Amino acid sequence: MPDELIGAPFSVAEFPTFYIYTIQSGNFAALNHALRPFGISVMFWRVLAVLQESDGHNISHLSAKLAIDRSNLSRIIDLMARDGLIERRTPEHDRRNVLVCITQAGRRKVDEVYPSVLRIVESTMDGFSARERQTLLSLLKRMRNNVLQQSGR
Amino acid sequence: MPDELIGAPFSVAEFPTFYIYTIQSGNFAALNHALRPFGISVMFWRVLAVLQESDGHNISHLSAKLAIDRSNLSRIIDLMARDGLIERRTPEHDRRNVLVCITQAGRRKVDEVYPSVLRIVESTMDGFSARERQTLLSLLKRMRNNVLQQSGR
DNA sequence: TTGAATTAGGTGAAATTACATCCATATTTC
DNA sequence: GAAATATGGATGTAATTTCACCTAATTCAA
Repeated sequence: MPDELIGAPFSVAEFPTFYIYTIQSGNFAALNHALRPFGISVMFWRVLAVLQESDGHNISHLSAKLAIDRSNLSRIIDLMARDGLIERRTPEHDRRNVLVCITQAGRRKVDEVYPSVLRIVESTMDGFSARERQTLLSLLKRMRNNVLQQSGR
Repeated sequence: MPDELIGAPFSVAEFPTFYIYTIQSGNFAALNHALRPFGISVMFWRVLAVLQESDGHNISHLSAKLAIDRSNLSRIIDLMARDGLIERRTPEHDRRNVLVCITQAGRRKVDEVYPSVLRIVESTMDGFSARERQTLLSLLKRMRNNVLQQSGR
């Protein structure tokens, strides 16, 4: 047995990253399904949630924060602006920039969907004690840092 | 503050599911990038890895195991068959069924890519003690079960 | 045994994503 | 201050994903 295989997971299904994939894929679908009646997608929700908390970010910053490709975010912002959830504003001092700002309708949408989103997100940790929850979050944070290393971002 | 918000994460970025999203998205990209020189995608790799371990599953079973839509898997299997990595076989006793079987070329491909895949997967847990690793896996397993509940699969 | 229901795989079409490239504006360098 | 470079956002396009639906084979039930 080659050295690199010693201690390796027995099968793909045991890879930590495969758990991550499965959880992400199922949860994303559940969230999208729950948000459909409200007329928004998971990505809409995430953009709104960020802006709700601190408004007026540019596309690049949002795209880094939300881990979406800039070009795709740009199109998502188009759709959200069309729906009146956000507005694009170009600051005078740098006319390349676009500040994305949440509208009143956008804030109302956040309030409207928050309970559903929270229920789904929290249900992923059903049966976890406060301590286990804390442990998981801190391990995930370290895992994420490792991943950002590997993709060099 | 409404009851459901008490103890809620402060911001989207603190949602456990957002960590999961970020990790998945970065790791998937890193894996795909690493596999590109070998001419296969992450999904190709996962199908091969499952078959390498236990050959001859049908599309539905594979699709459940790998959390891919049946229709997409069907198309992936097309491409993999075209590349000679797997073969479709129809068993006599149920001619609706298609057994997906790994070829010798497929097995060689697994051997070829395994070290690279393993390096990337393991690097997501850099700095973890054996115990932390174990803890994370067991918490992720519970999280996945919760997610499967929520999507009713 | 035959008509209805179920199961397996596949297709089509719209939406989403990745990735290369472009355009306009700003910044740097000489 | 003009030319080269960098930055922010948008666009084009091919690949992938989702989701509804189709066809064939099998099973079930009257």
